[in-house]
Amino acid sequence: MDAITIFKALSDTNRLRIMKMLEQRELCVCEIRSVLELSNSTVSEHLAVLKDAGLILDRKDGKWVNYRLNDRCCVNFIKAVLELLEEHVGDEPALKNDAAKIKKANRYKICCTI
Amino acid sequence: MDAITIFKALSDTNRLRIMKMLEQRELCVCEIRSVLELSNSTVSEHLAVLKDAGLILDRKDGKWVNYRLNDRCCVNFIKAVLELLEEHVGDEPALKNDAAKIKKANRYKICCTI
DNA sequence: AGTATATTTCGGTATATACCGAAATGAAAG
DNA sequence: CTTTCATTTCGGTATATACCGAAATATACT
Repeated sequence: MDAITIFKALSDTNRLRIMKMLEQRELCVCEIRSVLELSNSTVSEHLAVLKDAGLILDRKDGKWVNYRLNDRCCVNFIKAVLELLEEHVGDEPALKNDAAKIKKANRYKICCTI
Repeated sequence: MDAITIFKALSDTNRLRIMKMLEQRELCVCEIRSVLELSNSTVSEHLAVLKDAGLILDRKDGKWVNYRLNDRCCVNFIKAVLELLEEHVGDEPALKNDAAKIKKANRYKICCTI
């Protein structure tokens, strides 16, 4: 059941944080790592789960891989999900902090520091 | 994060099947067990997960406990979820079969046969 | 009170997955 | 061609959870 894959993908705090960050703009693995404070491999694995579920897309750009929300797939559903999260942003400081951090994130400073 | 609880609750095949069945009507544990072919304790645990997430409600009726969808909570979100599932009913024979079985289910015949 | 039935809770097991560091891969630059 | 750096894949571990049967709980009936 495809829906299962989607819900499983969304049923992890770090992956939801990634979805919210990607709402702002396209991001590379390192930028996300710098916010979540997880290892690169773990972030990469989370991104693979979201991608398998069809929730995000990737695009190569030199040595970087940029990830972005997949706006075409299940549009209404994804919107509903993001709205639901929006309702909880107030309750969940992590989501607010992530948004602030990612605004300032500069991949040229962040990367090379694994 | 509350949304996590909701997604976790929905990220299991049997719990999604329960949600679709409850779309038809209120059901007791035994009726659901008869369709899913799991033990009563497992079904009860699944229902507890859905209830904790605020997705369903329960109501005592004599020795039975009737479960139903919680229409009030996160209305748009739940609608989006059920629509998403509806799109997959065609692909997923289990959901069709469940719907047929639950239409015929009679708790007076089903129960007492644990 | 005692029996029957529906449900929940508990203890135990087996599988899934989140995480890490190390190794492998792929692209760009020297 | 070699080095550098971002990312992915792999092996291993620790925690979460889906499942069951048995015991406990709750309600109805005799």
